Amino acid sequence: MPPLPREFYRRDPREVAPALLHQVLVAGPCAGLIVETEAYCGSGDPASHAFRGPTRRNATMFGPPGHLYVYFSYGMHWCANAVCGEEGEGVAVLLRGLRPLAGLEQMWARRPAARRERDLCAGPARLCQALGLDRAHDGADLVTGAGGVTIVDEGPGPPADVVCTTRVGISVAVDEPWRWYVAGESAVSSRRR
DNA sequence: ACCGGGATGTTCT
DNA sequence: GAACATCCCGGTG
Repeated sequence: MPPLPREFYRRDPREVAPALLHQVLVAGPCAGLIVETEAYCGSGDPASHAFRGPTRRNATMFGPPGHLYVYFSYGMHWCANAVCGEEGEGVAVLLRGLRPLAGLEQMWARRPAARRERDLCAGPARLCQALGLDRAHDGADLVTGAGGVTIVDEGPGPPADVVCTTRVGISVAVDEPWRWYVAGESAVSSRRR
């Protein structure tokens, strides 16, 4: 089970985000098929945490590509990104939705509020809850597996039908079409009509 | 199904 | 002191 190589991440997040669809995120016994992503484009993107430059919180974003940037949001949630581009750019892809593949029992135990299987990892904070990702995983190396999280090229191949649309939950740069998801997937966080 | 509000704490103005 | 890359629950139709 080969992890995606460093070079996979070393490019524009708007290329990486759709390319991550149907790759497999692995954390311990848990794994999920990536079905929804968003690109955050650093200093050129007012919606990005990196827009105003490096801080203690976003330090991982400005590090080398292929690492996991995990941040704390709304006082109670964790969200995870794959750092992209070149070191110092501050660009990343937010992981927004997974189709649960393995470790389902763990996921159910960590997400008692979920009602159906498709709710386990549908949403950026939900998937972190289900896989047990938090501050301890910030900076984890997705390529070497150091830190306990990887993304492996073990999915069913590129999705047949990918939708590109605007991002969710932001108040600036709302018109940029930098969100991608697999058409027909139920684990997409914000189903829109 | 759809909407509104509360929880909760870090970060930056 | 406000904003925030969210989620959950309880209301209503």
